[in-house]
Parts: sequence; C-alpha cells; structure tokens
Amino acid sequence: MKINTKCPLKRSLRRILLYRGSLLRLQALGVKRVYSYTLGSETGVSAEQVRKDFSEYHIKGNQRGGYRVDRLIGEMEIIFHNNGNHNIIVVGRGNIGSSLANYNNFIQRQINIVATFDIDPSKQRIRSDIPVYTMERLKEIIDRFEVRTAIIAVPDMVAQNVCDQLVEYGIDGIVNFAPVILKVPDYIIVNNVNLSDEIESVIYCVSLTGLDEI
Amino acid sequence: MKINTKCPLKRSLRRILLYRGSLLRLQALGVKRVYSYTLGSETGVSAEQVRKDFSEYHIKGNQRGGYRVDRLIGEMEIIFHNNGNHNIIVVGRGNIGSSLANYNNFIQRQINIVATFDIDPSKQRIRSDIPVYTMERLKEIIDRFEVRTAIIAVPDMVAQNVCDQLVEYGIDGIVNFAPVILKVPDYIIVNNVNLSDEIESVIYCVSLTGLDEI
DNA sequence: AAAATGTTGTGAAAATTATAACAATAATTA
DNA sequence: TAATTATTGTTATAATTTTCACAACATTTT
Repeated sequence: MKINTKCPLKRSLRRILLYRGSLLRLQALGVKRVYSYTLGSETGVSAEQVRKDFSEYHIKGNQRGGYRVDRLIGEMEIIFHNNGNHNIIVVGRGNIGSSLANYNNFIQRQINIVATFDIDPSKQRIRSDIPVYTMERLKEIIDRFEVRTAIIAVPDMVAQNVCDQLVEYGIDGIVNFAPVILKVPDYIIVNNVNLSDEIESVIYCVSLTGLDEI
Repeated sequence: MKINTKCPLKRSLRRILLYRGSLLRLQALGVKRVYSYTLGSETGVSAEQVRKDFSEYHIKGNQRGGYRVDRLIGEMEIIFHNNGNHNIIVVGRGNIGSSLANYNNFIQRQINIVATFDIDPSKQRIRSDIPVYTMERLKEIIDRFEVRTAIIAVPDMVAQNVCDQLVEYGIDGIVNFAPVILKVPDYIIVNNVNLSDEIESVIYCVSLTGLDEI
C-alpha cells in the first residue's frame, strides 16, 4: 500500500480517524461488532463509503457478521503505527489551552499532554493534572519528553513568534488555533484549526435554508 | 450562479471564508491591494486556486493591479448574504465555551454571541461581557434574539440531550464540539468539530516524516 | 506609439473523491 | 443439503476538485 505523506490527510484517512474515535467509544460501551451501516450512521458517513475506505486500507470483515470492533481498532492502530503514547505540549494556557488540558478524550487515544506553557506567570498557579510552565522551560521539556507535536493556543499576534521557537527547538508538527497562517520551513507539518470558519460555515448554510421559506 | 446548499460547504466556498478572514486582518493592518499570490501565501493556497475560486464566484480584479481589499470583502459579504449581525449562543460554559465567549475575532466577522448557558449555577458568577444563564432561559433567549445557530460545548454524555432541546426550540444550525455524531432531523445543519482528530492528523503526519530518516 | 511586463481569467487535463451497482460469500433456515 | 438472506468487497461510473497552460489585458517602459 502506498502510504500517504501529505497533510492535510486525504479524506479516506481522515475518516479512518473518525471511525476510530467512534469505535473506541463503542468499545467502551461494550459493543463487540459493527456493520458498515452501523458505523456509518454513527459517524455520519454512508455505508458504501465505510466499506470503500476499509477496502482501501485492506481492512477485512466477515461477509455476514460485519466487523469485530477490537479487530478494527487493532487494524487502525497499525495504519497509524501507533506504537505507544504520543507526548505533546500546548503553548498558551488561556481558554483553548485549558480546554485541551482538561479534555479527557486524549488518554483513550494515547495522546499525552505532558505540559502547557504560558508567558503569564499567574497561570502557573492553575491547579490541574497537567503542569503550566513559563516559556523558559520550553526546550527542556521538548527534549526530555521527546515531544514532536505542539499545539499553539496563543493570541494571533504572538503565534508566529511561538511557532518560530517551536521550530527552533525541533518540533515537527503544529496544530495551530490562532487565526493566522504560520510561516514555517516546509518539512514542518501544520494543521490550522479556525473556529470562526467552522461557525461561519454553519451560519451560511442556515441563512440558505431561510431563503427557501420565502 | 447556482448556490451551494450542501453542508459541509464545498471546498471553494470554504476557502472564500478563509480568504475573507485573511482579508479582514490585512485590511485592519491598512493593506489596500492584494495579488492572487499574496493572498495565496497568506492563506496557504496556491495562486491559481485563488484565481479559480474568484472566477467561480465571479469576483473580478484588475489585470495588472491585483484586487482591492475592500472590494473583495464586499463581494464576499454578498456571497454570504451578510445582512447585519448574526446572533448565536453557546451551550456549555466550560473551557471551550469560555474560549468562544472570549474570542475577539467574532466581532469583526459580525458573529455576535448573545449568551452562554450552563447547568452548573456557579458558572453564573463568571465575570464576562457575555452573560451565563441556566438552561431554563434557553427558549426565552433564542426567541428574543432570533438565534438560529448554536454551539454545543458540553460533555459528550449530555450533547444529544442539549441538541434535542435546541432543535425543539427552533435552532437551525449547530456547531458541535462534543465527540459524538448528533442525531437530528435532516433540515438541521450540523458541523462537527473534533479536536482529537485535528491533533491526531498531525501526529500521524509527523510519525511518517520520522520514517524517512530511518 | 510600440514593446515589454506582470497579472488576471479561464478552458482543458489530471487527479482525487464519492456513488452506485452487484458479485462473492458466510450464516441461517427450510 | 439446498435455498435464502444479509452483508461484505470491489469494480465501474460519476462528480468534484486541483493543476496547468496560456490567452487576454492593463500598466509601464522604451
């Protein structure tokens, strides 16, 4: 199988991620088997698409009994070569940074936030499982925990600056919540998450449904 | 021009949203003109793609002097039939809810968060420009401010329940931050934003770049 | 005024993605 | 054991999206 080296991920692979999230949830609820249409309706994808995606990644089911949840999760771990936990950091301990620090969904997915950072020293008094450090310790922590992926959750004015530091200290991947396109060397993976755009998409679609009524 | 009635939005329209965000930022910095490649590099899109997208929505520039920023923004307002502010609400005043309530990017985009809601009464003491109400006042506020779009930022266990209430009270569009696919009547627009998936995408891409080095 | 230049606008080709249709197959039933 | 059924797996087709190439054009230079 030719591996996908582009980011953003191709659609099918993005959906595998989506299926995996759903399967982990179902597994926690004790579900043992799914059918293409079960998983489809669970994830908002058509049953054909689910099967097509599985076919692309050579994931096989039983031609009458559907798919075993544990097997599916196993196959997907292989696709994502998930060998153990992934240590990540979050820069910016404002609201978005804190949401991420408190998001309990990550443990299940072997995503491990080892530290958060903030310039504001008062943030260090935040009581939480996940420590808050000043920016001085950025390099130290990246090295100690072999962190390769970082999340930028700082105001847009300082995002590029933070980004430059991360790159300098050897980070390879960035999830950027600031509404700016970061300038990075092209070996760096960046995923921009723009909350305004997500909301505006819906507002736009809603405004269209209104038009029909007139 | 045939209008797009599907959600998720078609790619070109999503990019128009992206360009618009960038243009608003540039305009605030005093930039008057852009070229397809300026805007492209600003948004991480190829210059050809920018021009193709503009062409699709009949946005014209000057064949030597590029595009006027104010005109572009104007054209885009028309595309999104942006007639005034859009009142939205946020259900769940945890970290994600609070990030959104404090996100100052919305004003510029005429997105107006009129209220946030939380079952936890202690949340009502949060000091902020945007009020926090208990769920009892949900219907009242939706009616009063003619809210059509709501954001779900509650734990996944209660997301469906909140969603059902919103639908009952006449909401047409939902941005869902809980990692569950909501069951809704099909006239309702839903946009699922899954933070874990965004992070996992990057972790995956990063793990691939590691392989090359071996 | 003509030539050179830099940028837009778009049609055609290529690549990617989604849908549909159905054959293959495993389980169940008669 | 044969027929029936429900589901997967895959091939073919359709639709969408991106890339490429270059004509059209406005501006600047000679």
